[in-house]
Amino acid sequence: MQKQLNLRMTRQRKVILEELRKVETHPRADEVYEMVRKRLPRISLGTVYRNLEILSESGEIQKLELGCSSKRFDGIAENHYHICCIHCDRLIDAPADFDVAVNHNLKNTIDFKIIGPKLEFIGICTDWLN
Amino acid sequence: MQKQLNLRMTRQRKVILEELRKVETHPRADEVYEMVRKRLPRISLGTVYRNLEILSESGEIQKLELGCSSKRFDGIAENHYHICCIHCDRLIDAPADFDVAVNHNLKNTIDFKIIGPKLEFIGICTDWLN
DNA sequence: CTAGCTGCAAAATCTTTGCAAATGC
DNA sequence: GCATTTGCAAAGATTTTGCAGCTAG
Repeated sequence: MQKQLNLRMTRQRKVILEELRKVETHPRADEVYEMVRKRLPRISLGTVYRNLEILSESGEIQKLELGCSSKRFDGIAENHYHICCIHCDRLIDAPADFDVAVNHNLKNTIDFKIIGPKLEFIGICTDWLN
Repeated sequence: MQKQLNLRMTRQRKVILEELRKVETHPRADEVYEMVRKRLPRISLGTVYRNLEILSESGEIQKLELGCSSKRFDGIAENHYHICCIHCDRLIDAPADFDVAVNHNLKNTIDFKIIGPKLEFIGICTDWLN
């Protein structure tokens, strides 16, 4: 994982960013590759991986490492909650009014400096409810 | 992923379960393999993978699919919180008094039946604080 | 006895990396 | 101009699977 000093906005990086921000599906790296390939047929999967890594390190996008499924990417860098369907593995953004209060009673019984909770909601989407 | 009708307690399965319950480190599949191999040198990694899958499906153990690191396994099947160090990737059980209140205001604005929150704490362990 | 399980090895997936050529700034 | 980035291809890492023989119940 190389340290990025000067981010150069290459065509590939720009298209990856644009395509990712177009969708709300939180695609995996290989899905981003397929999306981008329609506009840049000669792009390589390696380039997609490298750029997704670099873009999330630089805070442009979010790398979602939730348990529900394999690694996914979100064009929205701001922190927000996600809901994952246990059946179809679809991951959606929780609406803004979906509020959560987490109160963890921090006792000093453990050798950890707690930074914060990492929260994801598990659910079943309507496709599977009927 | 085959459906398990009659679980047979083989030597391999028994040792995997015993070794997993001996430790609190939440080992990955390959680490379980190394642990078990000391007692059953001829066991194969495939068997370890298959058994960890089967044991977690049958509720004997817990498969931890937390974002912090790759897939890990917990000999304690009961639900409890975990804390993950962002630096060393160590995963520890949260103490019992580590209480959490999650109140999600369930509005019917989304097409999901919410089963529950999935929560993990992110922190820095003391090894990295000094 | 026999369905379920094992070891082995090969395959499948997913991600990273080395390198020479290309390119953004 | 030149450091960064790219495409390609190969390697690495992780997990799954087919199969013939073995074994718990």
